[in-house]
Amino acid sequence: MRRRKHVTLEDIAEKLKVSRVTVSKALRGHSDISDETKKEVRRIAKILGYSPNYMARNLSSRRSNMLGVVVPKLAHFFFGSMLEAVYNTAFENNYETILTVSQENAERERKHLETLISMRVDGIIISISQETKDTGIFQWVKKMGVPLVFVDRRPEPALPGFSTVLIDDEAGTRNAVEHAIKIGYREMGFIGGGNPWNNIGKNRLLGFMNALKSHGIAIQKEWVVSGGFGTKDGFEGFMRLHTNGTMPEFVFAATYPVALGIYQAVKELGMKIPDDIDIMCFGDSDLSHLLTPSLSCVNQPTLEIGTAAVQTILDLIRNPDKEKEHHLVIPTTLLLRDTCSTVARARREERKTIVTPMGPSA
Amino acid sequence: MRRRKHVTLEDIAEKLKVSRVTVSKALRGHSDISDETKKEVRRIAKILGYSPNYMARNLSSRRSNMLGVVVPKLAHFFFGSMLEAVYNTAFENNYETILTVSQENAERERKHLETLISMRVDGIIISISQETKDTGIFQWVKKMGVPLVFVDRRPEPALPGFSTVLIDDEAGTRNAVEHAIKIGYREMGFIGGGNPWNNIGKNRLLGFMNALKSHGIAIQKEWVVSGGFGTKDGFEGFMRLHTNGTMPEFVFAATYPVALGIYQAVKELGMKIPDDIDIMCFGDSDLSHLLTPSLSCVNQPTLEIGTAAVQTILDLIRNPDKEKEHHLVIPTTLLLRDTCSTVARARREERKTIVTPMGPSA
DNA sequence: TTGAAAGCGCTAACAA
DNA sequence: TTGTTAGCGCTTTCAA
Repeated sequence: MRRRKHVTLEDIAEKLKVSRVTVSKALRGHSDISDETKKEVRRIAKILGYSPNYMARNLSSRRSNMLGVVVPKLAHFFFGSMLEAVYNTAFENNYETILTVSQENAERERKHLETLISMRVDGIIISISQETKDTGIFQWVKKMGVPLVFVDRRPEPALPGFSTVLIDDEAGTRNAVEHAIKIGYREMGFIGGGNPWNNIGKNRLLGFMNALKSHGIAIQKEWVVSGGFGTKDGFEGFMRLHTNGTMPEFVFAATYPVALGIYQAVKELGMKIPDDIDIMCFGDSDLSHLLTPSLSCVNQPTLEIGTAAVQTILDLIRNPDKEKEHHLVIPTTLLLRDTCSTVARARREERKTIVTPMGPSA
Repeated sequence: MRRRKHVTLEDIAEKLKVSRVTVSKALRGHSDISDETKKEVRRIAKILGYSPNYMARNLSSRRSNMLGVVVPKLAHFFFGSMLEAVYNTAFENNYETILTVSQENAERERKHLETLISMRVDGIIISISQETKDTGIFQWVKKMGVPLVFVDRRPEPALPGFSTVLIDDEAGTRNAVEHAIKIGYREMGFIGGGNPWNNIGKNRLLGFMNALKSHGIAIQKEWVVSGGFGTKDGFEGFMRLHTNGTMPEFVFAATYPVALGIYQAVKELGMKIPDDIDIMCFGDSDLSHLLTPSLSCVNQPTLEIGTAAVQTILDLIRNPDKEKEHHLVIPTTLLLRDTCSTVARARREERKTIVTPMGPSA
């Protein structure tokens, strides 16, 4: 057995009594070479079981046809779904995707970026971790001459010189909360997010506050629980809210996992959605509609985001001269299901008149 | 700005008036070099912003420290979760993970394998697509001298010469179905899977049939609906079952997505789980317990599988001489929740005596 | 402890 | 249309 001894261009060239260069060009379909030679070269390559060595090709051509991607989490609907679009779009454009996962850890994120640069990826798409504050690493990437696009999450405030593909977090949240106000809720809470050093943490909270402000509703500080973006954060956030004493009628969850955590907490506390607490969140999932009650949310078009991110980075790679920034803001839509519906609200009102002054969860 | 002009070993060497080799060794912590020189080299490297070129390193050293991974789907809990373990374990062992996604498409899977070989990954971990039948590509990978491990899904029958990390599909399914029998169900259906060219399709159905056989229950062919492993397959499978006429009391779903599709179909048909139809499935998810009713299932330890897969491939990479096959079979556990509980069964029985002969869905 | 020579497999620029 | 020359940036002998 021929172990770690791969067929090379040389082997094919020898067999055909031509030069390596001819073989190289023929294999890549270069117009220099006659169709006849191409055919012959391909035939022999196939027979010999030739597999081009991308490491050598990339080293020599000084480009890799690889896209580096950094995401905070993998086992989340939003990222899984977005990544599927990234992979597909990259594949269609003959790019390989190198995916790395920071696990919401800034240090790990930094290491991954260094690795991607060492792999000489042609461009980087990143959604930063929830704890990333230091932006020096991104400046370093820029200095290395590798274009980088922030998708969904970027540092706050915005880094000049970097392109972004973002979601309209403020408007999406505002619309959702205004809907809740419209159907009659006045005691409003917010869980997850709220960290000022990244856009989604800041802007989703901002949207929440703007909605309240424009309707003359006071913001109750004890009903705004800042924190991470995970299921655990949602669970703990709701528990904290509950321990605090008074509860709002409605909470907005900064992310879908946060909402899941809240569902869990509510279940554990023996409470009921939407009777005891109503809820909406930012981000959909393939099974929000199977939850009971089915979860209304701000829908982020995951496929569109992933596709746009790849298109943006490809444009940056192909036109390296223009120092132009691309800024795409993708609008969201409100997805209304069982939670936060007029029915839910009505039932709640009705119930309010029946229960004792001890409150529903007593 | 220094564009596409990276700092090289040469640059560091020049500055320090030593040779490239010394720098190379120093940077890698080779014992040849004095601590003093090492320190100096590292200092200058940092100042200059040196980033090692992995393409060059890999080409020269003839190993890449990269693991290739092929999975059928990304936005599924099982794969997302397993991959998180793969990434983590690889990372801890200083390996980079190159992930590709076949989208359950055999042709795409083949292309990805060719790409991974061209990238000269040191080893490959693969979970084959639901339509993969031709195993020639795996033999080719073997011939190229790259070790390959099948994880979760492999071709059926087993390919000699390849290592596997599998789940005990037959026993897992059998135990689950036997539980359903124990609590009183006799009219049993099966949806999804059943394709004889891959292990999970074959063995989950086998487990189902074995459970029925050992309890003297006849298999109703019209209640066994073969098909793919996706949500859509579950939905359509259940619809087909429903159109056929008579319905079983219980169905086993070959995968978690299939079960989701069934939940959806049941909802759309205005039926109730577990009153009209009870259900269990193979595979858990982070929100099975939040469904209503919460879904009982055969739990696959995703983290363990991902970790074991990486450990297996690393062993194969590090000990290339032994032609030994590794075969790991990971046991499952039964996760009992609301569906398929004695309570559910009792309620159903009770209901049966009330409803008219037209049946519950009439 | 250091370095010189050779080469990994390929491509780009330029000649022929 | 084909081939020659000269690297890409690094590591691996093996000699000093």
